[in-house]
Amino acid sequence: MGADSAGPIDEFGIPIIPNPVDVSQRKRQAIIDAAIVEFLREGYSAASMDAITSRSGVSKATIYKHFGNKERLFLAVIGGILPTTYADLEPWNSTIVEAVDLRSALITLTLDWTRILLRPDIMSLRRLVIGEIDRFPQLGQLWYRVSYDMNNGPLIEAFAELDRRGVLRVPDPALAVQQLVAATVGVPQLVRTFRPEAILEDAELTRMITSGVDLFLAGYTR
Amino acid sequence: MGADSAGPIDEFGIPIIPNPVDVSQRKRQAIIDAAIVEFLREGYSAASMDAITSRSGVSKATIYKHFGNKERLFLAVIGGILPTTYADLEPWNSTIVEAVDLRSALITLTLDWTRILLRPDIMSLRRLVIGEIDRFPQLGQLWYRVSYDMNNGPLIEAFAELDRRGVLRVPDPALAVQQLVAATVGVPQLVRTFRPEAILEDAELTRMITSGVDLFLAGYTR
DNA sequence: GTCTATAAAGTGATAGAC
DNA sequence: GTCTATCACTTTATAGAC
Repeated sequence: MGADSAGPIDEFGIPIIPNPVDVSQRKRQAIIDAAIVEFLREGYSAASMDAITSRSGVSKATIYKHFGNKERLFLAVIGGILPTTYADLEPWNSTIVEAVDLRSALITLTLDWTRILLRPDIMSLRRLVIGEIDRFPQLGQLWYRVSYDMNNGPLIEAFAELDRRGVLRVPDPALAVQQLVAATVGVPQLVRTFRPEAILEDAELTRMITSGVDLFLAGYTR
Repeated sequence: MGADSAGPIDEFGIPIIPNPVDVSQRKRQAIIDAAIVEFLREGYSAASMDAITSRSGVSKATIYKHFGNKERLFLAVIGGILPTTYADLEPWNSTIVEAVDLRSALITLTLDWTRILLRPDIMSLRRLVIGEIDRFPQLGQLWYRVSYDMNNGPLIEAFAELDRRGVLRVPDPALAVQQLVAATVGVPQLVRTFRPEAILEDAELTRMITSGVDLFLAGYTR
């Protein structure tokens, strides 16, 4: 048997030698994908490098070459997934200031946030991060920064502008945003945090969010 | 050496034979105390029965005689500590209906709740429970029932009564209580959940809670 | 970079004596 | 009920060949 009898060949029978960088990157991604599944399912400690190994399809030594140890793998995986997750929430903020119907705009915004944040995969990720914060404080810092800089931040600016324009009376925009989020997203999120299987019909969710926005506007409308 | 040369003796030199039930109960408590420390520090999976054994001072076999296995020990320990923790929150609810100054009463109530729930040991317990909910759904159910029946429940009744008396206009008292808790306790609790070491001065905390109560009253005062 | 094989330590749980 | 000693297994991590 010739040396070219193994591995893929092209249409002329010439062996295709994969670009090592691509292969390495692909394996790295396979490791990350497998690690996410295992960490979310088992938690940090109970997730085994063996299970991640067999799920990813690469060898254990390769995982250690790429990530060093289990802690670093965990931080890389969770740290990488967080910004991606929260990026879905961002685009809506800018519409608040110019909205002709502020109430509708706030309801739409917070309802969209809620629908994303209540997704079972995001709730599981959130529970995982919270449960590991005493061991990995960096993740708490990161989550806080990501969620606040990417979401609360722009909204704070919007409320400050609405205050300047005389639409609302918001002496402390940062606190106001925290209260708005708490009174809307926070209500069903708290329920689902402790009861993942709790049934929340869409009409019920809409009622919760609408009521929260109305409460907010009752307090902050000039 | 006589048989009575070992063990404690009373003032007449007569050996004190400990009541086996007392000894057994005391060991059981020692196990629970040690398990709480280890579970809170390490999480469920990373906490080892060896560590609980050496911390408790009893043998491993005794732990297994008492609790069967690690899961049952965990559930017994956390399930036992939860109602105790929340019992501190209960007594204040009844004062709301009869309060001459409702605003002050609500501020006092929610500020007291907040001070208790932000305690580092309770925050750690909360993170532990949240992190294990996917594996131990019973704990989520229990936490929810304990916190809602013992705290929100009486407050719901109080708001329903205040609605009947014409003091407030509360069409959905259950939702109103969730919003009040979210807009007060929930705000600093969310910060501390992800940033355990975050500095929250007392003045800042009071301002947050006061603002949340004012927001609530702006929305629900008749 | 990637693999197989294995080391070294720790895991939950139990048998058997008292 | 309680102990000591131990089992059977899994864990993270690495050595050495390619």
